[in-house]
Amino acid sequence: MGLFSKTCEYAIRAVFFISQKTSEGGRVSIKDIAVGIDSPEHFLAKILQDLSKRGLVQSAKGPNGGFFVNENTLRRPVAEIVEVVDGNGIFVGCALGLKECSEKNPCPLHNQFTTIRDEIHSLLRTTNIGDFNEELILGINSLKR
Amino acid sequence: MGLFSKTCEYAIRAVFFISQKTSEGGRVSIKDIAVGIDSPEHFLAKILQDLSKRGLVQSAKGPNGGFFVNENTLRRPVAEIVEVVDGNGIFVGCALGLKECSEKNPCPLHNQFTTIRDEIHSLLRTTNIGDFNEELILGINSLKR
DNA sequence: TAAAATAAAGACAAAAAACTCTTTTAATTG
DNA sequence: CAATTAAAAGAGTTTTTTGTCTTTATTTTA
Ligand code: FES
Ligand code: FES
Repeated sequence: MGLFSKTCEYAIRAVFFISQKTSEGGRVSIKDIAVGIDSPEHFLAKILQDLSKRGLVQSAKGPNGGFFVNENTLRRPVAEIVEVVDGNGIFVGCALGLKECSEKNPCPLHNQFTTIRDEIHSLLRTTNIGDFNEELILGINSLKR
Repeated sequence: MGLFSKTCEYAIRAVFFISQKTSEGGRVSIKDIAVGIDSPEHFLAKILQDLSKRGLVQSAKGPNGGFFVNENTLRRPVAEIVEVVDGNGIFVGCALGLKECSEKNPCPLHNQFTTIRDEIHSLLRTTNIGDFNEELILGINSLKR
């Protein structure tokens, strides 16, 4: 198991990819995204439909259509993608699967785990979608393989 | 999604429970464990069979049989349960699902994520199975609800 | 306005995870 | 040794996740 579902992994990688391509000045088709992030094309299409409905990415049909992001999206935290796709379970859930994580009824790992969980939350809230455009363009960071 | 699979959550809670009961001086049946950690009984039975094969828990059939742990298990890190059940993916895997996490081909979240991932690893390696027996007996920590 | 390009939508299919039920094996005890 | 207890084993089932395939709707452009 990863930290995120496969769907969420694809979603984050796709949004990063679209963000990069937008910053380079263009729209990008589902096919190109799928190749660019090494994901199943039609599965990715579904994911992007959701993200599009939520306004996290923009899309246009027809020739020269494709996906892109607006300025607003670039300044949104990565946590928003996670919340849309996986919900907020990883930010508030109990490490050992108790119905709810609370100080009143803490599992054995509660104290140490909540510290780490909050770091994850903090990382994803302070990191914005557009933050990696340069590194991606320069090839310092990768979205496939 | 949680950090661990449901199977792994049950496994950890069950081992903690057995550890507590052993330290209180007794064996405990699958049924009692299932009630004690609020898990499906037969599903838990499968999990305990695995843990038993791996030597993480001990078992005895027949009247007054049940599960218990030995001294060695009490000093084993919680990470061992996780490795047996979920593998080492959460300790070495890429946050965004790249085939492998590496410095050579890092995903955008690599630097910040590996820090957190290492903290999780460290937490689970330095925390031993028997560490919570007292808190569990005193009712400070909980394994159900 | 016809053809081409592209996202949206919907219906399936496969695989994995989570869970249930039944039978068998082993140990104990009266 | 018969009855009882309890884990081990095995054969399903259900649900969720992941992935595929086909059709439809929209937009552009020649
Ligand atoms: S109760 Fe388990 S992490 Fe808080
Ligand atoms: S490459 Fe993604 S976390 Fe290291």
